Amino acid sequence: MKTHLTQLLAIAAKTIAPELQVDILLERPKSAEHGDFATNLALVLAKPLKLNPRAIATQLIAALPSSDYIAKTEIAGAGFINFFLNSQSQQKVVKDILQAGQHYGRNQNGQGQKVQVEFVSANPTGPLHVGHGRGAAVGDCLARLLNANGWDVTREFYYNDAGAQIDNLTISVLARCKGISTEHESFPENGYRGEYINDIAAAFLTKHTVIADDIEVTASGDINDLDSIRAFSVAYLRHEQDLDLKAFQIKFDVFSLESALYTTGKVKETVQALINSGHTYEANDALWLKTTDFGDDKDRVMRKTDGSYTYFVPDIAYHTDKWNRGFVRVINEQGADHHSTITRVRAGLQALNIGIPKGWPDYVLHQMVTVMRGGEEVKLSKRAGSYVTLRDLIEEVGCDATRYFLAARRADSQLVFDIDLARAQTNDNPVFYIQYAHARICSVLAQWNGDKSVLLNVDLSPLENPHETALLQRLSAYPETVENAANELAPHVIANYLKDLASDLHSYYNEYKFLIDDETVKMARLSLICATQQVLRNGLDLLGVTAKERM
RNA sequence: GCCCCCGUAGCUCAGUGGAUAGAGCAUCCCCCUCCUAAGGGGAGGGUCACACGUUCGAUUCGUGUCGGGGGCACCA
Repeated sequence: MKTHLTQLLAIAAKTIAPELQVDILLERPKSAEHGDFATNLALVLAKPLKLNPRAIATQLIAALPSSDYIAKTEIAGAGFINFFLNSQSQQKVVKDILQAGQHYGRNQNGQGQKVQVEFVSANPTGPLHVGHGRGAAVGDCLARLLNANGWDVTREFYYNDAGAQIDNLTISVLARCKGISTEHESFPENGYRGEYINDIAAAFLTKHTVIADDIEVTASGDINDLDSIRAFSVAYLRHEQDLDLKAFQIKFDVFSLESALYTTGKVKETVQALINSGHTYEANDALWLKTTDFGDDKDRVMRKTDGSYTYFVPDIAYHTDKWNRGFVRVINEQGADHHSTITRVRAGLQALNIGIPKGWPDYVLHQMVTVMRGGEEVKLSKRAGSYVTLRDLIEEVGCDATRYFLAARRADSQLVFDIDLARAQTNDNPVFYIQYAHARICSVLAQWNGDKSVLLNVDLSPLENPHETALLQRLSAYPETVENAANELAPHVIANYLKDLASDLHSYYNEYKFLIDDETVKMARLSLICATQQVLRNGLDLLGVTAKERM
């Protein structure tokens, strides 16, 4: 419909101003009295044509080819042209939705190309916390959104199983194996002090076997065997994270280990390739990358004087590997504290000069999450000792509410997670509000108890009251909402849309009855709410929130 | 000092180069003989942080100032 109108306007614009090249912008007006679509075309043309906008609008309308879909056009305000669709074309969306079912709103924009979404990527040093939860919710929704836009999506989790943090974990577990209390002075100064360290130590001493999604390790039980403690601790915590993620309904396709980049020689290869590129130099006994060649404000050390590499070198190797695996697009969903790596990784990839586009990969960085309960900030968790875990949240407020709240805000603004609100089983809570709309429809359809397939072929002409018109408009905006959310890499757009759709439905529900004697009107209304049910389901699915049949 | 994000109603947050800036909560009023009141309708509440600039038009774009948060190592 939108493309149809755009074409009509293009023809009209050409008639009036054959010389000019203009972008035609059609938008859905906020207020229903401004029609189904509106364009500012006349205002844009006003300057080059040196005419007043309303006069141009009049000419445009005169030059507009006739269309079966338009009921009327009008000029409003400074010179907007508002289009009002006839009711038949407004109602058509119901049939489109019922026909397409779960495919309604999906498109093929990605053309089946490979995209990787890397998210969570938490190092196995403790349970996932609420910040990881935000990354998990946003990352998984991004993956779902891209999939709905026709991309071939891989979900990837990258972690460091070797460096200093893991050494610290290992000696913390060792200390607990020896029965050293976390308060005791001989406990490692910067060691991990959460209760889970005890659990790992106990499991290690009893020679437990842990099976994580990507690894399996049996403990030796020997406290002199640091390698075994290390491997076991990593596997143990990876498994804990698997459980956290499972409770959050998230599944990864690929786990990548930083250590593998060294053992397979990819780090070495990358360093050599960078040296060959001519963008490196030696100074002060270190090897430097000239990231300033690619927009950084100063050059960065790659190889330290002690011979080891700085963290962004394996990062570049890792991203080279991603590129070589055929991902034309990569989206890294990370906490905002990773922001400083972006320039370096991109600079390194450019220096390699292997055809990687300039802005590759994409980054979606999320800001901090503050958890509130009873009007106060929550900082402590029994499980982890120092931060609120994802599992605590899921257990307290449920998976649906947690996912919704963490994905329903723009990633780049700080988020306050109000536990009391998320737990509230009332209209204060947007998750329940949306799910309730779906459940209400289910309930009506159940009481009707008819064959849903007949709804595909009913006469929709009775759908003419303002509530119905509003709902029809909202439903027809769903596909472009899905497209938009994917283009902006912004899952919260879907959350907002669903809230609006649920609101339209609730208003309608209160104003009119569906199961009425007038058979024609009844069937038309059932058709409409059935279509609404479908779109609520499709949208909730993008968020990974369940569409409940009953509440 | 430099870089990034944010600043919109009392609170939590949407939104947009255009038409009267929205939602929920909170406050006040109204609506179940009726498909789930976990709902609906209404009222009040705003200098869109501030200044300047670009524009026919700026809350939206640019620059600067102020405020909040985060990041700025041969840590990861």
